[in-house]
Amino acid sequence: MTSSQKRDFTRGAIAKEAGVNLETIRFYEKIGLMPDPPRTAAGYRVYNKSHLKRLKFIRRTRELGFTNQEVKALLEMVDRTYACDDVKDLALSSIDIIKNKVTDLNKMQRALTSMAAECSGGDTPDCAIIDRLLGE
Amino acid sequence: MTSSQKRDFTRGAIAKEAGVNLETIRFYEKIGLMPDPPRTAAGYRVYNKSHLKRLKFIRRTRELGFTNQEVKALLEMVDRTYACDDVKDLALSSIDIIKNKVTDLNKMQRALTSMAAECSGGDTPDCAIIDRLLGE
DNA sequence: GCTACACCCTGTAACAATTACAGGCTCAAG
DNA sequence: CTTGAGCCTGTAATTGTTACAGGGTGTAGC
Repeated sequence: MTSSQKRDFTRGAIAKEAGVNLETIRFYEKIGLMPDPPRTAAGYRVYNKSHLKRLKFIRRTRELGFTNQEVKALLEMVDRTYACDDVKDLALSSIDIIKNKVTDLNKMQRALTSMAAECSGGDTPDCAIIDRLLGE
Repeated sequence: MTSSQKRDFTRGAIAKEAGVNLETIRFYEKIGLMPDPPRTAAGYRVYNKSHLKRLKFIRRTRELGFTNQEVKALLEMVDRTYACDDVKDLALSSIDIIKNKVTDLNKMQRALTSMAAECSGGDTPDCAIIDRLLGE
């Protein structure tokens, strides 16, 4: 029961756990999305659970269509690089972007649901699909 | 009142209208996301409203974090390249991906909303932000 | 101690997606 | 009939990610 029960990760382990490619981590380190982690005497990177959370956040945020610059801005908010007023501005404008994304995703989901239903009989669907996928 | 009231676009016009870069259209043509459009005698590309819808769809779907390959698959569904069973499979698996994206976006929105609220007084927020942005 | 194998290190190249640029043609306005 | 904006092409540069080559490390089994 050592007090330093930090549950550390190697680069390979954290990559697997977070669901990102091994090399991507090194790239994120280079562009400043991930911090330079501590190293072992031999030079091996050592990560902890907080690194893991950050990495998962980056991966999922990227999958939502945010650019690395946008992810960086969000993380700087987390890292308290910004003044509070700037945090508020970024938060509010991000919310607008998010709402639009959710709207589009809901449209797609409805369209895909009805398409799947129409296909259920093995029948050929005949609908104006693009209109329904994201609407007019 | 000509019957060929098609409201055509040049490449520059459709790019502006769809909100994509001028050059991106040529790239989408090359990789097969956009069709080779008809040309004028001088070789100028001529687009119509249906091209515009397709281009907007691509842009918005990309912004939702789908790759070009995924967009292509969705468009092939639209273009009826697939058999009905395959359409159904792709539709259903896409729905799963969409649901996850919406879940994550909702988490982000809630977190950002409370952050903005906490910042309202010009006060410094002190919260475990990353946990709240996408949750555990 | 050695040997083997998996995993880490670095730098660099390749790939995907997008954008920029150079050199030339076209179209319309004046 | 010239001048500028906008189109054409091919190619290079950017960004984001992944792959690879050449070498060091760590440990399990002999």
